[in-house]
Amino acid sequence: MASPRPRSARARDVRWRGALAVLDEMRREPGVTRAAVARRLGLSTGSATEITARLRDLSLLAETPAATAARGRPTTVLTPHPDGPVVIAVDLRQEDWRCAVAPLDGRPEIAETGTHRSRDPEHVIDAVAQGVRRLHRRHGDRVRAVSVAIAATVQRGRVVQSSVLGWDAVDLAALAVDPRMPLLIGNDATLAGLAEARQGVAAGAATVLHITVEVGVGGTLVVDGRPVDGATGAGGEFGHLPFGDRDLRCPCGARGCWDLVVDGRAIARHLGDPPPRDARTYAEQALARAPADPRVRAAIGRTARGLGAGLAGLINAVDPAIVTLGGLAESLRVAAEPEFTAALADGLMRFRRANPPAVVAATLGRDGALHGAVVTALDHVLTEDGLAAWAALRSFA
Amino acid sequence: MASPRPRSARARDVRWRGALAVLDEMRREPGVTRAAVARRLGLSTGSATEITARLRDLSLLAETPAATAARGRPTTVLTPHPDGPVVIAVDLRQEDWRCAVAPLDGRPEIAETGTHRSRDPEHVIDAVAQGVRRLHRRHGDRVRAVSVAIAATVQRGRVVQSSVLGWDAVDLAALAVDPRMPLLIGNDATLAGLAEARQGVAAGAATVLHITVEVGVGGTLVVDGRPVDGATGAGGEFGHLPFGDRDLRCPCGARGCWDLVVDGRAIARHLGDPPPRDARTYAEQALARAPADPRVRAAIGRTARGLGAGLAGLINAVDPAIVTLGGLAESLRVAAEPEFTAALADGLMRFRRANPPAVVAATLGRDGALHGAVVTALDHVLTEDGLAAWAALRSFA
DNA sequence: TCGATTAAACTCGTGTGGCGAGCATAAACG
DNA sequence: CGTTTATGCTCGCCACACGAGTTTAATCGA
Repeated sequence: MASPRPRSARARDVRWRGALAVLDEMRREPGVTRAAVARRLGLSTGSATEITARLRDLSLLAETPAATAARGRPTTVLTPHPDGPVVIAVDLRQEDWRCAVAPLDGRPEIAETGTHRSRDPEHVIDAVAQGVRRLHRRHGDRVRAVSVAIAATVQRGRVVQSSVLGWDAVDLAALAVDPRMPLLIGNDATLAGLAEARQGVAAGAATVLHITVEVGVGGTLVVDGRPVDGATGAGGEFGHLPFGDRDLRCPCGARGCWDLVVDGRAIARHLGDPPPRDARTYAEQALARAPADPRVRAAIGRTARGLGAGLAGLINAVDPAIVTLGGLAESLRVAAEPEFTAALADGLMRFRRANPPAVVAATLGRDGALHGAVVTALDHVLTEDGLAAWAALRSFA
Repeated sequence: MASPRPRSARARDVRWRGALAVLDEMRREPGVTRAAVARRLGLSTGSATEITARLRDLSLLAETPAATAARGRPTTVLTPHPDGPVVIAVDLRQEDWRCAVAPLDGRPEIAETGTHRSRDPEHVIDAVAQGVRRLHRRHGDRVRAVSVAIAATVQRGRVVQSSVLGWDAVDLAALAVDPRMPLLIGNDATLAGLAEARQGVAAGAATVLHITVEVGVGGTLVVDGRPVDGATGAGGEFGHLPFGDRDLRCPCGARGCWDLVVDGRAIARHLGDPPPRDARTYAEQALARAPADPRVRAAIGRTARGLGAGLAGLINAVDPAIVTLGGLAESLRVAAEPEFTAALADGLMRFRRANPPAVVAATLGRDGALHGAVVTALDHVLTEDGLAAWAALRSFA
């Protein structure tokens, strides 16, 4: 591969360039004015007129008069067209699931939810599929992609394993309402990181490291707005870097995994408790007890140190501009700031200490994965092919 | 950032698209025929005619009749134009330096070399700068970029530190023959990995992990042909992931670094020797003695295990399609294959074991860094702006 | 209240680059 | 030496952005 990404020379690739750039701006900053978009993209007013007109005709965008602030002819605000394309995003979590619909501005509206009565894959998938189908019926052809965030290891678009759900390999193909419609499956932590990098605290940074702790560590490295998720899509399994105790065998099959020293299991070990059934809840309870109980506080401190030390190593290796912490990772840092910070500093290479990356709390919280699912879905829709398909559909109607 | 990479809508961005695609093909596969390029890019023969004519007029490419194999009108092979643009690549190593010139097919021809008489930065830079200047005089305006591969940590285009050269922060700006010409500085292991991913064994793979051991570990992750080198360009410091012994303090300032358990220093420790002055040479000597001396063989085995275990963790985290090993990393694997393989397998997550990435020897050897320097330099030249600058230059002449 | 000012939108002629159909050409085959 | 085959060339066409000139819709100020 000579060039970073293959360049295609066909004119077809150029057909939607301007239109995509405009839609991307609308997506990045819902509520932008048309004039601002044109300025930012360096478009002449003529091109702006032409492009917006085309997009309006295709029901891809609507213009509403902008509140006039200064003198001059008022401009318009670009918004998704009321009959424009939408995507369905699903967040499939340990105890429940949520289905949302999002238009091109990427703002999901949660429309269907449910709590797992049984964790049996068939039951869960069936319930979710019904929700997806209801949304599909409601929005018809407007639905352009279905994207699923799931608390599981995902490889080549398939669930390989999920400890929190208790699943082995599971096929989610039943969630596809239509075989021709893209069905995108992604790991929840990866998608949450993607969302932070695109729209959350880390928006604008080119290299973002997201780390989250629930049971074990999850996360992703996002470079130029795309998660670095490897050859099979199963990258970001930072929890299985051997930062931990070589003598501990991890359920994943490896040994010394970081996973084992940063979550509820680590806290339990430090406290001499047996391995907790639900490490997440155990950790939360310990965090609650910590202020009152010095023994628990110490165990939390030790765990935070494990988190900080591993994070320092990752920063050394990956050199992010910013690190976002989600879930228990942020809670641990807050609960044991001195230990965390000391371990982090101690683990950084000397030349990095003068100017380390900011380490901040993720802002999207429990909604991160859902937002990330919307992001990947829209990335599929807002392509030359995606728009061409939409345009073809429209012209038949 | 809504879209993975900002899309610009300006027509200027389109002006060189086809031309760049053709030049990229020539670069990727020197000796391609024009017909093959057109087929691969989906260009009509009309476009191919137009584009090659334009490129020929601009001295960017030459056509020579291809050896006719089958029936049909014979086509031509595309080669760099004899008066076309070139780049200067420098490989600055521990004991010597080399300067090469490469045309657009990316094949460097080594033209100037020297051995450090003193490692004093000023002396070294002065000698290299003279070499670069001589090449610049020889090729004049044809030189479009200077790219330096150096055995040092590089941040924001500056050398931060080099243990093998014994340098602290050093400014290489003196190597710029002209302030307007791009001067690109890169870490040698990163560039070697880039070269492997583009032209070496790993060519074609979208996610490549390159690991090399000299003194400590170097390497890089290359995704879609671009090294993932972080916010400041100092990514790829895998040697400072805390895979090692927490009690060992690394010269880098951190502790437990992988560096310390995979190179000559580790072998010496296992053998009870004092820390070697030149860990690289020490390791080579140990590797030579290993077949005859079981104690040395065991120390090497232990070191190979450290390498395999860490590599497994990285594979878990990064999910490469292929891993390339350079320098002592490959030597260690060959010398202690069973230990290496066992540690690697033991460290992989279970679901990865069925289908682990190939782990292969890097093929470019000591020339990897030089090739990588050429690659980055050409990446700068073969852009819209680069070609536009060249065209402007030509039209004045 | 109404002209001046201002910022933005619209119109339209221009240019670039690729498409594709039809024709021309240079080799190998039989 | 015609046929076959793959390729190159010509030329009219089209999509899309540009940019200069014009129009429009608001605020400001006398």
